[in-house]
Amino acid sequence: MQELLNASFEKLKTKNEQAFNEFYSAAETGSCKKGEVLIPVNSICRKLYIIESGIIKQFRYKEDGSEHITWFGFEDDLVTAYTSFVTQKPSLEGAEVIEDIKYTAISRDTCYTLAAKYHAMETFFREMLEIYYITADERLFFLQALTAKQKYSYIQKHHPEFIQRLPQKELSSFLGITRETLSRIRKYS
Amino acid sequence: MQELLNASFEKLKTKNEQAFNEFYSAAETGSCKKGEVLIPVNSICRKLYIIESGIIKQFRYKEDGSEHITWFGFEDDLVTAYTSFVTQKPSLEGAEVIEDIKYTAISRDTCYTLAAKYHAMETFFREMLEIYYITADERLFFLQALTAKQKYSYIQKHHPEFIQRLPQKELSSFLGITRETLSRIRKYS
DNA sequence: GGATACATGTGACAAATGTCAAAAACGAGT
DNA sequence: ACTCGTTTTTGACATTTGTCACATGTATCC
Repeated sequence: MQELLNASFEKLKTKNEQAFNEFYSAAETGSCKKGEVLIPVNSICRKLYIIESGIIKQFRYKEDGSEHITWFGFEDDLVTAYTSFVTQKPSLEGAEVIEDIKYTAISRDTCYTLAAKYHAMETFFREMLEIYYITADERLFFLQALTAKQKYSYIQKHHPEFIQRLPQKELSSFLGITRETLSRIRKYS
Repeated sequence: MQELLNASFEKLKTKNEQAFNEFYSAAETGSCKKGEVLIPVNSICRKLYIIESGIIKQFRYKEDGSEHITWFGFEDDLVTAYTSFVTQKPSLEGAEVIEDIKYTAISRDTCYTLAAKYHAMETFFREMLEIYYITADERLFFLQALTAKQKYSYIQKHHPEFIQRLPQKELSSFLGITRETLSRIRKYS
């Protein structure tokens, strides 16, 4: 995700430095330790996070109370509970730290205010959403069209960092399979 | 999807009627019969379609050559192979008519030109994408978190028109299950 | 550096869903 | 209203993946 997004950031800076500066001066930084909750489930999400270092997981609860992971955020990734961020309804999705993170955060208000004020900023957000959408679309394909083994191969090929840096417990939840199944797939590949 | 999108259209018209008019005067209309291909797989998608009447399916091919449906387009829905529309790479996704359609189409060039020219139009596209994203997000939840039966119940509740208006063959592909399984689920519910 | 908690691996078995083949039902076109 | 082609239903069986229980391995914190 990063490269495309960085390109959009660069473009914003070039097209309207004023907007870019306002965006960054409105940002605050922070950090969270492993296991801490960045975005609670059922809360209204009012921030957009840029992960500077570390890893977070985004997840939901199934009907039976178990969790399933929807995406991971690594360095330079943008993270928010987008649906809640947009609708301002309580989020079904939460975010929790897997590996200590440092982040930069910008409030939703600032985002929307700047988007209304600067055309270039609106363009930036549209491009950001395009990237978000493409990511979700890729994931849809991956979940719907592949078997457990194929999913693992797909991740090996397209997101090797997931395999290198994530605990199997989290990875299996993301793949939509059990830990045992993942363990068995790994044994033979 | 329609209601939210119509609200965005209204807003556009109010905020900048000139932009709204340019958008509509650049649009062309057309129609397609059942079985015809609106967006071929592997083509570069350069149009945004608004379905005026009828139904289309959007689909991909799995590795084994079978198809899986990613979404349906009904009256007032916007349809495009978004990933290809954005990246201008050949589309993995295609669109085919399930029930004769009438559509309005706008070229990608016009969309991006108007978005660059009018801030209000850029806002409209951002909002459109937000809706697209939320739809994809809902689908992700639905595919990852639910069993075959739960998926069917979910659709009964949230998209009853899918059950009323779509052949089971297409619906099962959308649900990510076989026709046989769908037929059995229906038998007991 | 040992105790304790947490993560991963393995086996036996169960459940859900898929596959294949055939029959029944439905529908469009004449 | 009949025919041909498509869609849906049904049954028997295969496969994939999940569940549960427990063993093994690894990390963390005093």
